[in-house]
Amino acid sequence: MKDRLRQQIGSALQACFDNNTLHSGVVPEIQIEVPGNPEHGDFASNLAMAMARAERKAPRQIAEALVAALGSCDFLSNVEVAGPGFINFTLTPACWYEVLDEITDKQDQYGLAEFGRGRKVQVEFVSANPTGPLHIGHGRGAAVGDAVAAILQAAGFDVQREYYVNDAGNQVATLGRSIWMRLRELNGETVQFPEDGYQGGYIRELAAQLHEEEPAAAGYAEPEAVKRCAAFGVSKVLTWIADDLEAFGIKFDNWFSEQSLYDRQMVEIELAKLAKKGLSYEQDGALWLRTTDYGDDKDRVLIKSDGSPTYFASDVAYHMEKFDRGFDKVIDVWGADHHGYVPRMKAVVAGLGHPPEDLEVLLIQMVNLLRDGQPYTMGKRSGNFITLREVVDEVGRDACRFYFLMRRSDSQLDFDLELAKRQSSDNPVYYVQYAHARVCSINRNAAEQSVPLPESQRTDLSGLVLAEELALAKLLARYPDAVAVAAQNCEPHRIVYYLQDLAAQFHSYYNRQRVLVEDAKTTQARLYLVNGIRIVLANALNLLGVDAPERM
RNA sequence: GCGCGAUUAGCUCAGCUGGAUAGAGCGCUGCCCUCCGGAGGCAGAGGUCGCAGGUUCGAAUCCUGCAUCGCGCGCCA
Repeated sequence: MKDRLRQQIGSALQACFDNNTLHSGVVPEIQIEVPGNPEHGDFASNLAMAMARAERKAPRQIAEALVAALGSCDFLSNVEVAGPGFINFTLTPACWYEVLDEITDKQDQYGLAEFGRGRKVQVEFVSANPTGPLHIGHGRGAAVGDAVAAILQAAGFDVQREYYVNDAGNQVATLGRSIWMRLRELNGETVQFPEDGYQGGYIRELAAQLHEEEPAAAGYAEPEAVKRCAAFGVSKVLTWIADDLEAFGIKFDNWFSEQSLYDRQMVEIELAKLAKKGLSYEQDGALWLRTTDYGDDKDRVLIKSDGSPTYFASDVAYHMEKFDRGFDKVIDVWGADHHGYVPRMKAVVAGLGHPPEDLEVLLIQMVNLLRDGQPYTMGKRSGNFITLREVVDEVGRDACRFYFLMRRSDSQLDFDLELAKRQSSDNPVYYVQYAHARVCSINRNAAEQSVPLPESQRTDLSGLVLAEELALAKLLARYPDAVAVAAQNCEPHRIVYYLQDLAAQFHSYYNRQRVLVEDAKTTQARLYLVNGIRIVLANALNLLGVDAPERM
């Protein structure tokens, strides 16, 4: 619709140049926006104001000339110059009826875009260390990562979801030591629990399981015992994590092991490439990466003077390999407390010769859990944090995912558990899902009354004359834009806002007008409209990983 | 100290990348159930967009400075 209008304006502009009403010959980008105020029409363009300088003419004068050149046009019902020089366009109702046909024809394909076609993107998210259960913060990262992936898919990208498993390095050894200590306690020993050990109650669970499955384990000598405990712990914890994520509706295409990088000598190989490019150097017995060449405030150590690699080294190798795997764009979802690491990773990407935008890092801010407005912090399992599982079990998957996506991911989020469970309009999830269920309910009623559901292209929509009906159709027409903007910015919350807007307008309409009325033509047209709403609600909810229930 | 991010209604937050009279939800006030699901709806009050400059036809949005808050600044992971 917008494109049609843009073309029309473009040719009007050309006509003005041709007949010399305008002289500059400068063709600016034609911007078309949807005005906030409906009195300003369906679309507005600031073209005349943007051209004022080059033309050395008053914007309104330019606008008048453009409007004159536009002539009459079958899909425009009104064109006027307004305000400082805006051109406002009002489309005929038939244009909006077409949108309903499009939705009905495309069904779950409505809203998909093409601009990502042919591009491979990887979204890496959660990637929590396999040393304990997922907590609520990981949950937000999971919901955001999965939604971003879904939105990018909807925009045409070829998307892979990946989990990076930090199964090498110190924290795994710490897990092993922690389990071993608890294991020895089970055998009646009194032990000094390490200061940096993991305190959570789940360590005792792991020890007890190991004790049962492998009673001999407690008798192993120190290095083997810790190694055995660590391996056992990692594999069990990864199972928990996978189960929790599955219960949350998230499936990864790939689980990528950090250890596998070392096993395949990839860290050495990739670091050698950097050295060859002159991006690293030795100093004080350590190997450094020149990240300052690309905007970092300090060079970073890759290999410590004792010969062991830093965590950064494997991260560098990992990201180098991501690009080797052919991704055009790589997205990392991190906790916001890691924001200081963004410049150095971007530096790596830049050093490899990619534009820094090829790596996008989404920072996820903290979640403040509340219960009836009061801070809620007690975790049953871990002692000091709330697990994702606890929250999903309490409020349900849908509410949990929806809440995690309600705010921009880089701003903090208040999550009230009681509100999330409430079955009323205070609760945005229910409010939106209920709108969908309501349309389904109308359909059921229609079926009971033997009213047929309207068919695509064959429905006479001239019964849709109310301003609120056209407004709803216009909102439906804007859904593909909402998806595109959400994809361009990796911002799932835009979909949430869209949904709330659509649900609100639908509820308002429903409350004022009956769909199933005496007049068959009106009934058919209204059924067509509300089913368009149903389809878009379902499509949008699907992007967020939230169900669109037929009954509640 | 340096860097990053924030600052919009009483509270929690949007604001389509510079447009017209700055929006939503919650809370507050007052209404609406002979109605396809009231698990809903309508109306109202509420603002110096942190402060001060600048850029231009036009700024919550871009630039500079300041204030307040948060976070990050290991040969840790």
